[in-house]
Amino acid sequence: MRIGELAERAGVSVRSLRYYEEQGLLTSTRSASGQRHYTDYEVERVTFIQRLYAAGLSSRTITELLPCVDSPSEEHSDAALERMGQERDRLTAHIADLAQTRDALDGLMTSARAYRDQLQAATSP
Amino acid sequence: MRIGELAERAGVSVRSLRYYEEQGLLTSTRSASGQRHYTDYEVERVTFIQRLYAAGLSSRTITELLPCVDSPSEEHSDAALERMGQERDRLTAHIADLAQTRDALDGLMTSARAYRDQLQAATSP
DNA sequence: CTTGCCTCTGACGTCAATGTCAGGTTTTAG
DNA sequence: CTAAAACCTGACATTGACGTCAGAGGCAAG
Repeated sequence: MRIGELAERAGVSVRSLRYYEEQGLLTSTRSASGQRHYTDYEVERVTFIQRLYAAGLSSRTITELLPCVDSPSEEHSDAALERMGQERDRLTAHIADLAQTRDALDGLMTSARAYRDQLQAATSP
Repeated sequence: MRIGELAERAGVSVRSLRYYEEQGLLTSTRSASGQRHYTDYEVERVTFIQRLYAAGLSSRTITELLPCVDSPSEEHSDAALERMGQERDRLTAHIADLAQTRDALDGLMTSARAYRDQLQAATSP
């Protein structure tokens, strides 16, 4: 498939796909005229890249980790493994932090709602 | 306290505090010479602002929600309540997404580690 | 008084992922 | 064949939360 179709199927912009290639996150075969061509496999790959981006990883970090994703059965450096561990731990901490923030929001909403309902009960008897 | 102390106690840069004020997230009393002064209360406030930033809220959104934080006992617009609900839901979804990503990383690490150990067992009998 | 540190305003720099535009080539549909 | 749509490269623009620097003033200690 060409770049437009991949973009639509993966739900990203064409521009982003070219950027990913520029960053070494994505490769493409080129037709004689120079157009990029992709296989179905790339759809998953792009969505996984997006997932890592959403998790706060940088292009550089993703570049370091993607080889492990491509061929999890080959030998990879312990450094890469350690890096994945670091990111996993960072994610865990971040998730806990977000959950705490969400709970804080919940608390605020609950008290605000209670106050509003109390007001309403007092003014419309 | 002055801005430097607040920055240190809240763990942010002086620059950030001035930026928060510029965005309407933080207020300060000014001495005759124009220096900003803060109370202990501002420490909590700044850390909470940081928390919201970390949760992906923008300055604009935080500006809309902070009045509810300041005085949860007063009446606030239903719009603000709805906004908080939206952000809460967005956070919930984001947390789930991150957890999924973390699990994916875990899976990759596990298989990579297993492969490595298998290799090692084969080469050092 | 002066030395050193803190603060002020204002403005420009940064970074990363993308948007956007220009000018040209390729592919597809009719 | 021709027009529309998709693609190419290359470059500049954008956004948000800051960093950083310049030039000037404030404030406690020796």
